[in-house]
Amino acid sequence: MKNREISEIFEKIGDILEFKGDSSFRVNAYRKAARVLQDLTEDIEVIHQEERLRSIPGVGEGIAKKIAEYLATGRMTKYEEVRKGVPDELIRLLGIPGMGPKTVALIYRKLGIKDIENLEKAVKEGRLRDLPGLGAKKEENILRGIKLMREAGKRISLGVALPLVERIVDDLKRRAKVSQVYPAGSLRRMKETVGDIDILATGTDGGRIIEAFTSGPGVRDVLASGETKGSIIAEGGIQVDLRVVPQSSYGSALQYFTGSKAHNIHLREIAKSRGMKISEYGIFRGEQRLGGKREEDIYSTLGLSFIPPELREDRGEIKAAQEGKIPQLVEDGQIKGDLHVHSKWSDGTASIEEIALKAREMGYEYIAICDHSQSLKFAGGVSIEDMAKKLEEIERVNEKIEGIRVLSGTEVDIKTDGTLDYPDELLERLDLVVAAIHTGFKQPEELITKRIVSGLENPNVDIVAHPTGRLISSREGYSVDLGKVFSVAAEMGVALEINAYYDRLDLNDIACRRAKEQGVKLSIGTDAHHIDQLWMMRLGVAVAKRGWLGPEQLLNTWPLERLLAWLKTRGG
DNA sequence: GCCGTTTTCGGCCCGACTGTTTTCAGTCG
Repeated sequence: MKNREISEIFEKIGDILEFKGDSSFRVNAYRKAARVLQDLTEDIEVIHQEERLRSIPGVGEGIAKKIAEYLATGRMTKYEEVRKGVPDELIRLLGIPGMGPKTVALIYRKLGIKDIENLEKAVKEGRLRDLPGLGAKKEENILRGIKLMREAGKRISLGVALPLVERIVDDLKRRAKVSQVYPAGSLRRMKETVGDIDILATGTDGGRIIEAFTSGPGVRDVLASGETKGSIIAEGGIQVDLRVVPQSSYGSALQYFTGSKAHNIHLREIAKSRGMKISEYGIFRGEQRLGGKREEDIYSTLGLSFIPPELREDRGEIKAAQEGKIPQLVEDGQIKGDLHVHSKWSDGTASIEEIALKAREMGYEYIAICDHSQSLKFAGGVSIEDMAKKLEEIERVNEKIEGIRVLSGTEVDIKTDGTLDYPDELLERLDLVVAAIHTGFKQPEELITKRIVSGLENPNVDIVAHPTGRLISSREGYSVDLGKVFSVAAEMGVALEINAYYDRLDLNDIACRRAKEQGVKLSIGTDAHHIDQLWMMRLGVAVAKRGWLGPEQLLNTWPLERLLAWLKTRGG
């Protein structure tokens, strides 16, 4: 898939044109195309072959031609033209918070500065303050911006951000006079990573609330502090923004600050075309306020059905809401079990009994113990002899503990040659077989895909785990042809996993939606190695929702009997 | 550069904060 490559080129064209002072509308057009391409569930080459490029929103005659040129030749004339005479490092200066295209252009033109090192030097020598529109304060800000960019810049995983924001919200409730405090932004949309944290509060004295916020514990730096808005850098380098609005605007403010930006722009366009206006203070026709107390007001006034936060990415949800076709999404409470958990038998820390008790406490009907297979020595892979003992233990636990069914399973390794790490006779004895790749990540796409396909084709395999192998904090996934994997999975009736472990979240939202479109079943597993990681099911459910999945496509919303019946129709 | 239940041309989301400004431009989300 060349979707991402092309998306990145359009993004860069947008940056360069902005720097050059080109029309902001043209800049936005490129950026919109970049984003839409990034979000596409289909392969751009297929779309091109079928002459459907123009049907992509944001792709018109010009952009379509450029995509076609790139797919045919591997080059884009427009990109090569615009970047002439614009050093790459100059464009990188735009990444410094507080440095926009105007400032970058100014210092380049007047002082010849085109990289961070020289910019820092010039600031320290006080050479910027004499330029028109700049002063000593601005120099100070730029220096801070450089520092920020160097140390931060990284998005953090949702699983890390959630506990952090809960602490901040609790602190605000204790220390400030607020009526309501609620996280908004990408966190509320449950995006897999968040770049900053947005919090919304209601109260009468905005200034005091902001002051309490900016002077709270764990504040490393204050970026802005006004009557309704404050921005801080929290410990760990993540930016947290707080907005305070009156109670009467709570709904519209929550809608506005939840985003995404693209979703909101689209809504505002619709509002405008109907003579209305949306802001964080409500939805208006002229001076008349039509709504805003409740978030639903915004959508209903525009004639849309309510759109859950997880879908607000401008990936077709607005059109779906216009047509009343927003799907029923899976909910946390519908999850009846976890289908991927490790125990002491491999590299987990809990006993099967401890896991079973915790699962029952969480209200599950079943939980599958899926330890690593024999070859994975570094992960305590279970030998064939130990597997027999483990099965006996599971039986004992099932007899002893009421109200929860422990399923015997394995996370069997798909070896580099595509064969499985246990003989079929053993796999047949298990309730559930999860197969996955753990080695040979550097193999070429064709080989990796072939390995996964041979896993899918083994009649004993029920689920293929973490299909792309990516780690959010540290590793891109291996190269795999997901289209091929989806079609074989659909054909063989094998489920693919949404791995809910906070650093994996694999498959991701877009891939989930594509899998659903191709008729693939999915399954959420936490891959927990401790019982205090079982809560991450929530993260997996979030990915599923963002992938437009309902309970029907997810194995682990099924009651035990239905799941067992399905497993029975398969091998094993 | 895109797009059309106001338009094939003339629009293109809206508001807050900051710093350098005597009324606003730049930046951000």
